[in-house]
Amino acid sequence: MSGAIPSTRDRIVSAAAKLFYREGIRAVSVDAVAEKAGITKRTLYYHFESKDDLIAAYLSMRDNPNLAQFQNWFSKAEGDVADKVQGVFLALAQAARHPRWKGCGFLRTAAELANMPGHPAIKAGVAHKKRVEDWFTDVLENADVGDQARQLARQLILLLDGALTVVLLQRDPSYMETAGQAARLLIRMSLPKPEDRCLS
Amino acid sequence: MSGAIPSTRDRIVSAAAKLFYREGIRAVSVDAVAEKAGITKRTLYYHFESKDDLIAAYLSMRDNPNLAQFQNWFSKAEGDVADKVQGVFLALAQAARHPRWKGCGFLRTAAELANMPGHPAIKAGVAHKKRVEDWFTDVLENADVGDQARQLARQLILLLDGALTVVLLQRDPSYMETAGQAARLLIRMSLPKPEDRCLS
DNA sequence: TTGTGTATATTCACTGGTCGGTATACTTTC
DNA sequence: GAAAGTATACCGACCAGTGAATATACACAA
Repeated sequence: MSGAIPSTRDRIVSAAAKLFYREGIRAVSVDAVAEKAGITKRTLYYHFESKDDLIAAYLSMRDNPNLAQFQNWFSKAEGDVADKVQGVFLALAQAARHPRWKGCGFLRTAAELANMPGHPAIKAGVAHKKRVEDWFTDVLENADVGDQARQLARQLILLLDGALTVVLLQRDPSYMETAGQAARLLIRMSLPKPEDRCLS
Repeated sequence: MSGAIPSTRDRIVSAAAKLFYREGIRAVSVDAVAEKAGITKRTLYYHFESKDDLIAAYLSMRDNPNLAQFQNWFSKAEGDVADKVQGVFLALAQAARHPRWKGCGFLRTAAELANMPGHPAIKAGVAHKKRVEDWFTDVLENADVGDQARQLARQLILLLDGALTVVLLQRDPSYMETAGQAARLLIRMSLPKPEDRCLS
């Protein structure tokens, strides 16, 4: 699948993605990206105006795959909407156990570029998180949570980004599971009760 | 209060704190810190082994004040424990509206140094967050949440760090208030019901 | 088919400046 | 005089970004 040999530009972005995600934005030099992509720095600057431009391209490229991963985890989980959202957190907990996992590239970049609120990379991060929140909202609206869908989706985003951040710092993926339980509880509270179903 | 002219070392750490928090760790050079502290770089290296050492000192210095701020906000809020925890989030929402607010220095440093798990600055961050979580646990244990105190405290940490992160990215402090509502709900669910008190 | 013009893509070599860290010597304080 | 603290000047490595020349590809005319 996905034939077509990657363009030079794509190879640059994908080399940048690996290095930026692994080591951080400012820790990676343009020279390092060029070398990893197997081209010269001058060629990189032919395809991108600046390092900032490259950073933005790196995050924009992660938008769709990241969201699709969440949707995939959701669709594969069993149960009602609360269980399925919890399933996303559980899958994330597994992902976080991979030794090369380093949290969320969008959030880490926002942290590193906190001093540049208008930076295109940060705008890409905002757009991505909004798409995830909108997707959560859709999912919840289709599940009878009344008019709470948007507010609930915001709570899920808070738990999700909180978990990504906490686990990155503490290196304890069990926080991801705690977040999943909290998410399920909050959703269940807004769900119409099928008879006597209570907690747990 | 707090008389005693600050030592050279203190002035260095406090200059570093301002710059590191404002612009990020890697974006700030040792030269910049030395200049801000009004000393030469050689003097800085007399007091600190390395830049990494200085970073760790910056975060260690923030541990107590940060926790004390949370405790202060909590103690000033009215109502039961759920309301008071919510008060912390509301106060934080106000703080986040300050133009120079840049999120949580511990989390931002963890994001920037994600590739160095053993870094002393990250250890300082883990220790700080553990102290906050332990304090939450104490507060909840004193409030009859049964054996849920630790788990609830972890959920509060997730919401707190989530809010700090989301608001840093999105620049929308209302997420802090959403987190506060979620926190209050989660606590209320574990609280013994005083007769008929419901939500809201 | 061959030659040529043009836009795209790439390379090598380089710039001015900054980085973390240091060698050495001077000054202050006890 | 000894120890602690500070200053000047410097190091080699690396940084983001650039100038000028070159290579490749394809369009179109002879």
